[in-house]
Amino acid sequence: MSRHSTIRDVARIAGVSTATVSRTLSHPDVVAKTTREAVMRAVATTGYQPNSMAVSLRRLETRTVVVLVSDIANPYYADVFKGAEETAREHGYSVLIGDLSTDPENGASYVDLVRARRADGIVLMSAKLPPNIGDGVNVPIVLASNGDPEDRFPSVSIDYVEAAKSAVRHLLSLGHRRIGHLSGRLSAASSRDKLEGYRQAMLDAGETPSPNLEYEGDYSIDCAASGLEHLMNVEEPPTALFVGNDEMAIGAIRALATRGLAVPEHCSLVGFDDIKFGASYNPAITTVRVPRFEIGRRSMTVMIEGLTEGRVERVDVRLPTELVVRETTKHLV
Amino acid sequence: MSRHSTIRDVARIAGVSTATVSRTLSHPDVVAKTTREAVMRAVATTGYQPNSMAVSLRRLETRTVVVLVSDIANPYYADVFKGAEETAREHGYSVLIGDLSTDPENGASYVDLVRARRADGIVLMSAKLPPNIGDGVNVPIVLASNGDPEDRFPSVSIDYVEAAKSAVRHLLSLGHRRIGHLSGRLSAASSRDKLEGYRQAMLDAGETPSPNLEYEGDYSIDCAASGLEHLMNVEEPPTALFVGNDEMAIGAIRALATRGLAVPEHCSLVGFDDIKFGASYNPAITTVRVPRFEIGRRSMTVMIEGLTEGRVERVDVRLPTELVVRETTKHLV
DNA sequence: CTGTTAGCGCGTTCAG
DNA sequence: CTGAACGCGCTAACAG
Repeated sequence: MSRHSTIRDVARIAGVSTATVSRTLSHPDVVAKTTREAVMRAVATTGYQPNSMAVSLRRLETRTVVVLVSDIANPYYADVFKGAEETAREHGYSVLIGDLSTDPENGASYVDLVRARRADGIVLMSAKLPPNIGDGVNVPIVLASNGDPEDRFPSVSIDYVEAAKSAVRHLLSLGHRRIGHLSGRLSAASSRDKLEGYRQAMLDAGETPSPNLEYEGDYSIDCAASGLEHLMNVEEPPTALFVGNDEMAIGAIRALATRGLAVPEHCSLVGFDDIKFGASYNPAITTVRVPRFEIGRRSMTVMIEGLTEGRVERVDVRLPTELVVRETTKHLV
Repeated sequence: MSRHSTIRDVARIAGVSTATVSRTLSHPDVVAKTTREAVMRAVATTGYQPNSMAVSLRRLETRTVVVLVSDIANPYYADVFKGAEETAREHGYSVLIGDLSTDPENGASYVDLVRARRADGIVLMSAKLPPNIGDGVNVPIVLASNGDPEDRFPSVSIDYVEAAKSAVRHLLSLGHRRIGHLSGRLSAASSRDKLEGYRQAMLDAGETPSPNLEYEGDYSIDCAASGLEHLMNVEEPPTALFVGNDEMAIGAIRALATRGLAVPEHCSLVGFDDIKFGASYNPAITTVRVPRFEIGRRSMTVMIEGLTEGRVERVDVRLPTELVVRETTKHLV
C-alpha cells in the first residue's frame, strides 16, 4: 500500500481511457451504465482518490479559503470561526487558518497563500485590517464581524451603534443617569461605533457626555482595573457601566469587587457579545447578544458564492442583535 | 493585473530558460551572479509568485497539515491549536483546520484531504479518536493532548494520572478526607487516567473510593448541576471536590451556590487545565496548569520533523504540569 | 458515448 | 553554468 494509484491505474483496470474515468467521477450521467460500473469497480479495488493538487492545477481553483482571525483563543472569534468553517465544509471547501495574534508578519504570509494560488480568497475576522491587505493583486476578501471603514470590501456584521444604544437605554430605563463607558481600542471601527452609540443614547436622554465617564481599554480582562481607576476615582462616580465586551466586563466586576463594590448592588453593568463564560459568571452578565456563528456562516457564504460567480460582490450584511438581561443590572435605588 | 505571470514570463523577460528561473529561486548559489540578478529583476517587475499547486504536484508534498480539533471554541484546545499553528508557520507550513464539533462525519472528510494529497498529515486534538482514523492508507498522525490507548500513534501530552494525584493530594494536605470527583466522559482515556489518579491518591491516604463520591460528567458547564445532585445528596457529603476541568468547576461553583454552599467556605474545589476564565472567575479557581501552547507546539514539531525525515516516529512526549493554588481551596475547619 | 490530444505550471534530469 | 525535454496527475476540447 505504499504507492498511490492514479487515474491511469484505474483506467487500465477498467479497460477504458483516463478521460472516461475522469468523466465517470465528475459527470456520471454522461457515461454508459456498463462502463460506469466497470470504472466504479476499478476505483473501489484500487482505492483511487484523485490527486487534488493536479485537479486544482488543472481547474485553476483550490476550493480552499484562508480565514484570518485576530485571535482564535478569543471566544468571540472562535464562534465566528466555527460558523465559517462549517459552512465551508458544507460547500466542499477547506479552510486554511491564520492566527494573527501569533504572527509577527500580521498575516502577510497568508495573503501570499492566495497569491500563490494555494487558496481562492480570504475571510478576515479582525477588528483592525492588517496594513496593505488589499494592495496589489486583487484577492477576494470578505470581512466578518466588522465593516470596512474605507468601503472596499464586502462585510457581514452588526449595527454597532444601534446595539450600543440598546444597551445604554436599558441602563437608562433602570433610572441610571451617570453611566460610564469602558471601550475597546478606538483604532477599531467597531469600538468607535459603540462609543458613538453610547454618546447618542446619553444625549437622547439629556445627559452630556463627559471624558470622566469614558475610558479606552483593549477588550482584555486585565485592562479593566486601570479603567475603573479612571472611572470611579471621581467626585460623582457612575452608578452604571456600559462595557465594550464581556471579557472586560468580567475584569470590571473583579476590579469593582476589590474596591468593595458589588455588582449590581453598588453598580450596574452591561457587557457585549454574550460569550459563554459571561452567562456562567458570578453574577451572570447582562449583555448584548451578537449572532457570532451566523456572522461566520454568512461571511463564508458571501465568499463562496462570489468565488463561484467569478467575483465577490460588494455587500454589507447587518445581522440583528438582542439585549439579554441577567444579573448585573438593577434599578437605581 | 488580471492574469498571473508564470515562470515562463519571467524567463522570457530575463532572457533565460525556465529552468534557470527555477534554479535561481530554489538554489541561488548554483547560478552565476549576473544571470541571478537578471532573474531577480524580472521576478520583481512581474511580481511573479510560483504557483504552489504546480510545486506541490511536482514535489509530491504540500507543506500543509490538517489539524483536527474536537472543538475550537473550547479554550483548552484553542491554546493547543495556537501553539501548533505558530509552529507550522515558522516552518513554512500551512494548517488546514477541521472542527469536529460541527462535523457530522466526525472528521472523515479531513482524512480524505490527506489521501487526496491536499495535506501531508494530521495532528489530532481530541480526547476521543474518530473511528477508523488510522485505517487503510497510512496517513501520518500525531496526537496532541492525549495518548493513544492502542499505542499506534505518536503523542504529545501530560501524565494525567500524576497530575490528578497532585490535585487530590493538595486537598488531602488541607485536611480534607471526603473528596468527591467530577470527571469527564470516561470514554476518553484522559478522563479515565484522572479518575485513576484520584483513586490512587485517595487509597494512598487510606481512604476507600466510593461510587457515591464519583460522577461522570462531560466537561461542560451545564453537566455540573446534575453532578452535584448526585455527589451532595448523600448522608455525609464531601467537603472538597476534584473536578476534571475548569469549565465544570465553574458549573460546580454555580451549582453549589444555588444550594447555598459557598466555595471555599463550605466546600473546597480544584479544577484542571488553568484556562483564562478560571483565573478570573469569582472566586478564582485553584487548578492544575497544563502547558497547552507547548503541547501544540511540540506535536507540530513531531509532525513536521517526521514528514521531512520520511516517516513520523512513534514517540510519547510527556510535558510537566503545575498545581496553581488560588481561591477555591482552604483548610478543613 | 468514448478515446486522443493538449496542456495547467513547475522542477529535474541529462547534455552541452 | 545553462537549456531542452520530460512528466507530476488530471480535465476539457475535439473528434469519432
